[in-house]
Amino acid sequence: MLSTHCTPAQTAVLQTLQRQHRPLSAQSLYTLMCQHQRIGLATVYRSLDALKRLGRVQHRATLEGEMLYSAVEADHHYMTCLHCGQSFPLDRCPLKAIEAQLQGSSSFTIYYHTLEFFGLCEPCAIQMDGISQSLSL
Amino acid sequence: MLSTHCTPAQTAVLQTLQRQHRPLSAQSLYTLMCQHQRIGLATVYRSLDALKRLGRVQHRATLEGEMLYSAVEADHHYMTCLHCGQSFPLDRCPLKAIEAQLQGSSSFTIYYHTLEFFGLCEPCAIQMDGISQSLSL
DNA sequence: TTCGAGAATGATAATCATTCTCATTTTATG
DNA sequence: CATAAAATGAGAATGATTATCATTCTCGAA
Ligand SMILES: [Mn+2]
Ligand SMILES: [Mn+2]
Ligand SMILES: [Zn+2]
Ligand SMILES: [Zn+2]
Repeated sequence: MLSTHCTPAQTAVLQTLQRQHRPLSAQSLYTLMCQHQRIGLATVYRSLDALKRLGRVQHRATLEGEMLYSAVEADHHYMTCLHCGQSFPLDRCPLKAIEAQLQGSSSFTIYYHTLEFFGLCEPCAIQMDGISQSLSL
Repeated sequence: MLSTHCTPAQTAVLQTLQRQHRPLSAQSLYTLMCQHQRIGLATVYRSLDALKRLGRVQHRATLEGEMLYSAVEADHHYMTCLHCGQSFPLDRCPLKAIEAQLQGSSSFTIYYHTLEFFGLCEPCAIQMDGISQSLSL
């Protein structure tokens, strides 16, 4: 437990995550990995937790409260629509400079960050506009 | 449902949230509100959901996967330690400029954002340092 | 090489935040 | 007042996550 190297399961989970282009839930990760190797659901959760505390894996929560995991190398962020739930990726991470600055001015060691914008996508904004107009006729 | 004004329950939930200095979970909010008024747990969840979609309430997830809610006026962010779980508040929101810029360059309407840094607080960093040293003796 | 302690694992049960159901109450409106 | 729609609360159902526990693996000491 105090060892500094990864267990076989942790390595497998990390490698699987690194192959993905999108964040995955623990459940999907489990389903995916089961197709290629023998692994238990609990081990997937345990590995994700360990990797998270090692700073190798980052997480974000969906609107439904499910956790999505991704390798820290994939520093991606999204704008998520509160109406339809769709997530739209940002071009690039806008926090590089800010994180560096924070590192300098505080004794906290930053491994990674989560950043997400919430609001309305264009179609949903138009749709809701139409609804409120039809109400005020 | 399509009405643009808040229901009594939504108003009560929002006012209670606005009085808090820290984000609250739906459960704590329910416990707190029960002391002063009659309200159901489901209504608390429904109100939070509605307020979220109205852009009046924002949310973030704890490491344990519980959602915390706060009024959008309270634009606060934290650095959370992956070892002890403690959250340390940031002095100010470093995203004002970035959010304005994003609003301009995209058709997405932003209501609010979540931002959180994860890593090790100083005590935990020292503690883990001590452990890894004692291991390599 | 063999042994034993501790770590890792997988199957399964338990937990618990959140959502769903539905009967009842409140609100809006003529 | 009468009626329909919306809101509400109590409790059941859901489902992601965590806890248990018996088994298997790791690895240093003898
Ligand atoms: Mn980033
Ligand atoms: Mn902010
Ligand atoms: Zn949308
Ligand atoms: Zn800490």
